[in-house]
Amino acid sequence: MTIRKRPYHHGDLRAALLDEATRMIAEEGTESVTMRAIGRRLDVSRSAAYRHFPNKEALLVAVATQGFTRLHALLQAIDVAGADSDVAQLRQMGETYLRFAVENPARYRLMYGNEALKRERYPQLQSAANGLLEELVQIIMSYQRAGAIKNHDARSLAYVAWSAVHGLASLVIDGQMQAPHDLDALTRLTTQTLIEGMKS
Amino acid sequence: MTIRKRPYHHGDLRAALLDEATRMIAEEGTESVTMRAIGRRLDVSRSAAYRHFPNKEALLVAVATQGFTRLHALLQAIDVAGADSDVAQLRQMGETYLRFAVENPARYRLMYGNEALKRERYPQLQSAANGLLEELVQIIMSYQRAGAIKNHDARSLAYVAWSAVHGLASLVIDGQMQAPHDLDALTRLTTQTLIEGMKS
DNA sequence: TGCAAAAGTTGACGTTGTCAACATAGCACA
DNA sequence: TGTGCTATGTTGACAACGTCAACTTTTGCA
Repeated sequence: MTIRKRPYHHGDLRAALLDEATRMIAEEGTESVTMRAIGRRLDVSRSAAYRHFPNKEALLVAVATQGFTRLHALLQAIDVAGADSDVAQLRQMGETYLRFAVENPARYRLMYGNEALKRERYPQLQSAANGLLEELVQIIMSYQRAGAIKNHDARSLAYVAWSAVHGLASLVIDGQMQAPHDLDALTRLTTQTLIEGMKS
Repeated sequence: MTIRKRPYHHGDLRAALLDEATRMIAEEGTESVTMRAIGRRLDVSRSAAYRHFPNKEALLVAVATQGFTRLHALLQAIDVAGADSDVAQLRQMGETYLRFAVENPARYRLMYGNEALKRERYPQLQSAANGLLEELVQIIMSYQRAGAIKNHDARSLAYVAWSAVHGLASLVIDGQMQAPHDLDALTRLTTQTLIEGMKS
């Protein structure tokens, strides 16, 4: 007749771990994520997580991978909805991308910024990130067909565009901007500069 | 009559710590840097470093700061030497920047990519990074005077340019490029796109 | 019904960052 | 020349961490 607050088995610990890790990263930064702390917060033992992830790095990589997937979904939503004007879509993608980074700085930093080798060791992460790139390549190509962008290798142009937006995101969340510079204006300037530069 | 391999006092441990940390970062990545390991390599006790840096973070920040200073110096050297053609200088800056990042990936990642707050807590790091930006702002302004770049707020344009180059550097050292894409070509494409986009 | 596999717990180990207490060296000043 | 202050380096200790091995509890299926 003992009342169990919590059953021995959690139900879906794997998902809970991902959620909690994501929350901790958002609230206290990636450094605060500890296998033991995460266990405490989920009222689970310190090594329970090892039944679902081989080690801490794998858990963090999973959070990063999920981040790429979410960001990709956000960008795809635009693709469908806002086929409005010629350049509006690219501009909107830039804004969405930036907003994601600013709203999830620590997670964004986790998505990039980690040891280069990691990509090779975690194919899921690699492919989630690549999904983003392919999306962009497709859009560049459609602009090229429409004659809005010069006929250069689409993948290279995609890298250039991605670089610009990613770089801006990094500088912003790194606090590299002096005053609280108007982010929206800067985003517009960046996308506009890109579009202009890719025309000729 | 005991022969002392090493005097009790090191002489310039602070500089040696910086050097050794930089070396370890280059050779084995930032994660390999350990107060204890660094002590071992310098044949010094594990907590000797605490006489020169309040903690490990401060030591790493010092390495990052030195990185900004070095990169800044590299860019300034161009400023003086290659006042050759109109756009050649900007192009060359981009190439130099990229080369630095590719040759010092772990250190470059350390320079950016860390907790946003850090900048606020380490004014030296902040100002070293700002030095880089100011350099770029000056160059943009000189191009504006020469009529090669549109008359928009120079600081904003500098952010855009910096973003693009920094973003490219990040993607490259993160292994985000698929095949061993021709980095030089991509660098040229990036700088050219920027210059074109900033004209009108 | 029984039993193997999945999921969770506990104990233990080595490593880490860091502090306090101590040891030594160098330097300024009598 | 000696004397003591301060900078510098060492050692012992501690708590937190990641992770493994051995154990326990459930669950699901033959």
